[in-house]
Amino acid sequence: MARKIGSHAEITGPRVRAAALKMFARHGFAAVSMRQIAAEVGVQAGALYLYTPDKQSLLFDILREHMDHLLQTWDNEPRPVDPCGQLDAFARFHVLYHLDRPETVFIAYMELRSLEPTNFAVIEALRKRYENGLEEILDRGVRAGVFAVSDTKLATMALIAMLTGVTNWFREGGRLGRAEVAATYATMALRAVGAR
Amino acid sequence: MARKIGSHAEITGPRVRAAALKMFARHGFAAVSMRQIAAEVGVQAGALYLYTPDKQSLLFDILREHMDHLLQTWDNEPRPVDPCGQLDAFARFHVLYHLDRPETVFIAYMELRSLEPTNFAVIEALRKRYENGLEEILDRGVRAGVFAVSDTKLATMALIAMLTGVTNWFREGGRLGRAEVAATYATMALRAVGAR
DNA sequence: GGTTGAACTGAACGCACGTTCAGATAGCAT
DNA sequence: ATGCTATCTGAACGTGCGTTCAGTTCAACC
Repeated sequence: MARKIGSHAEITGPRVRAAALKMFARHGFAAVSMRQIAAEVGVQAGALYLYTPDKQSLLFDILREHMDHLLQTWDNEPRPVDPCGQLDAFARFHVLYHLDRPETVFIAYMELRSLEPTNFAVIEALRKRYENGLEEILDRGVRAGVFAVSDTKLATMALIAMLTGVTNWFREGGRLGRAEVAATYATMALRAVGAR
Repeated sequence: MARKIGSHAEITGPRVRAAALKMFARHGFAAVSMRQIAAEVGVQAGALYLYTPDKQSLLFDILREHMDHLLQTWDNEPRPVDPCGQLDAFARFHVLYHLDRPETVFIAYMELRSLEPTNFAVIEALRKRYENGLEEILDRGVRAGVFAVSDTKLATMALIAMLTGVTNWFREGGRLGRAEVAATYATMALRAVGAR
């Protein structure tokens, strides 16, 4: 046996990445084997190496594409002029974006330590860029006198952690809706920095 | 060769647990081998099994003892009467307690999925008990009219995530001190729930 | 000072890992 | 119909895994 009917690189390639994403999120990078990923795709382990040079690249590519897309999407988001509007927009964007791809987000926050140092540095830099976006909003708000924050770096980390945490508990079809949740988080974020 | 001079179970046992804690936190449960833990202790892999029935128990015992101690310490904490004081106390306690044992906390939030279902249920129940403590504070505050929170379950998860996130960035000897950080987080928590 | 038993070694068990590769197959171009 | 090549299989490589255990060593006790 070899090539299956209707199988093509354009189909199998994305399926490999999707399977890796799903299983890394569920069990963790180190706990998932190439054979398990291959089984999820419906292929033998050796075939994976037509689509990735190695297991590490599978993780790195997921994270890099995630961070690139996150940054690009946020950059394209309409930005209000006032700091309160900006923080509100950031909070809603962050929550909704993360609710849309819980698996990717989960990996991005859990498997950074599974990256080799070089790869880690790349992802860490992208994450820092994203966090800086929030920090600048807080800085402007403090300068404008509408936010009361003693340390914007601390506040940035606190807000990011709070907002990202939504993926830990939110379940589609539960008691609360997405928009409702995003709005509530935005309110808490604005209050947390003493917005007025 | 066999027994080393001055080596005893009372010494090696704790050292095994400490090494497991350290390495699980640094590399993740699945990525750490029994041989690596043994090397950290300065012993052969087989000797570990005098102190733990298996690798899974090593993780479970760390998490169970952590949760037990967390709950017990919080229960013994002096509790103010008013909701604002209670939330302030909870936030400070949570931050400082977590800053004291970053490795344990890291494992507790990262390696839950490495637990077998039975063990997971035990730890999850303990965590739920801890979160309920915060939720009750919020409930009382809402009933007393001093907190403005639309959903106390959501707010509980948001606050826990925000406070726990301190371990992601705080470094001893850095720009900010422990007490300062705890106080700032407490302020943000109180503001986030609209305390007045 | 001989005996005992706790503490530990070192080798081995079967298994799974990431990765490679020669060979087989199937769809496409001719 | 035939040949070509992208796609995939299946077996193999060396390595390391969690765990077991017979045997060794040393401290403590009589």
